[in-house]
Amino acid sequence: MKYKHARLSIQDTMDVVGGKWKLILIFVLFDGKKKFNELTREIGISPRVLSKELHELEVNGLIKRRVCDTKPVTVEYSLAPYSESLKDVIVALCKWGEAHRENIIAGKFDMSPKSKSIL
Amino acid sequence: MKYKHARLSIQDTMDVVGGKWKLILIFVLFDGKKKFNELTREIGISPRVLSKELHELEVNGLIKRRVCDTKPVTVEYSLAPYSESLKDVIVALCKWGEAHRENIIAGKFDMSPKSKSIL
DNA sequence: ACAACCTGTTACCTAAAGGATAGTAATAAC
DNA sequence: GTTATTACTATCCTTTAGGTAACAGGTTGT
Repeated sequence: MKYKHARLSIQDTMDVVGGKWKLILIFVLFDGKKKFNELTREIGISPRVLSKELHELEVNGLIKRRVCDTKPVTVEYSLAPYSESLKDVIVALCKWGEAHRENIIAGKFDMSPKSKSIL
Repeated sequence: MKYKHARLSIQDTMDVVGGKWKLILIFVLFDGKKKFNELTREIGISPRVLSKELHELEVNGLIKRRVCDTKPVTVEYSLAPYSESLKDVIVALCKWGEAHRENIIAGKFDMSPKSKSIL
């Protein structure tokens, strides 16, 4: 079992950025800092889940949380420098999803997979 | 919302290869074809789940299933050519997980994330 | 006083993912 | 006839992810 180490690396990555929202959040934050409510509205995530995801991303050093003393208080979430390291991952996933979608449209499958990005 | 399309691509990819096992299976199959029981033993997955994951991967054109007429019957699972397209994704995830692990070991985090690949 | 707005939290619930265990069907070996 | 091997299915169960809804705490505006 010589490649066990690589397998664990994949699993580690999935532990940190897996799930429905984490990569999406990071991707959206590449566009610039956002407030809590902007995020809920922009990606359609419930506040409960958003709060949890943001906290986990913060623990893993991927985003920064800054409380602004506006009235009422707002909180800015932005990418920590460490998120730069995820660019390759995000680009790879993004490219593949796009290519996959085109393959589906072109009818290159015997069976019938589904794609969210086909309207 | 100019980048919505890219977001959907990411979600599509996660739909196809997300979850606990799919990428691991593909990664392991890069090593060559394997039989059902070899896979259960090698990665420690229950037969029920393995069967489901393999079928889903097959539907998405990522692996091939070949029944050999040995006695007793054996079934060979191997990568379909389409899996080649996932190499970038796997490499990116693998690299990041490894780098992340090193960052944790080096103590570059305020809080304390965990890593499977640290013994 | 009252509503409106922001960032959350809390409690509750459902659905899906995944795991444990046993069993089936075919064949062959002992 | 019993046991073993292979590739599964079937059944049951636990855990986790994620969603809904309500509300708290603070502040500003009416």
